[in-house]
Amino acid sequence: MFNYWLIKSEPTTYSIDQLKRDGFSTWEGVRNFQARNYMRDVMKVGDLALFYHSNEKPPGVAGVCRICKEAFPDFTAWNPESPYYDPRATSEKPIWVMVEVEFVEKFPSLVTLDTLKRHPELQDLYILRSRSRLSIIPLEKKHFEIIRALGRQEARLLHVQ
DNA sequence: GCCAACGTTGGC
DNA sequence: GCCAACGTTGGC
Repeated sequence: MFNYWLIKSEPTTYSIDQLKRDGFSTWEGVRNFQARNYMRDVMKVGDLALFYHSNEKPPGVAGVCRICKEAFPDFTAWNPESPYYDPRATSEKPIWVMVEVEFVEKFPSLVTLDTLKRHPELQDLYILRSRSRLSIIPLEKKHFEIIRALGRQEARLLHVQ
């Protein structure tokens, strides 16, 4: 039984296009306990995740990736040179974890936050709450599939709606 | 263990 | 660039 996720990244930091080029990538730098716990305790190899571009105009879901390696220590936390440095973390007590994701698909058109907000079946989602800050968000399968179906539509069809 | 202050996220 | 929301910290 797989889980479904939405994971956020600022495309200036790491985008779906970079993941497509790279094929797979570590997902480091998560510095929120709830998000860490989801990665550490729940995420499994094979889980699918929507790749959300935050802090972009417009923000939205850009594609899909798959978890290909389960949680392991986020070593960027104990590197003073890293923007994700956390002086409390050590190799003995890593505090933070990361996973690895692999590229699955890029949608022909971004599913914008605005589109999600307008969709009648997506009204209760955490990501639609104003300034929801969690960067790793569990989704129900049906919500994942609705959003993926929106993403797979041609851009021109979305504009007609 | 409460809660004010602070820092960050992220839509606008 | 603004600023509301909210997770986290730290004084008490």
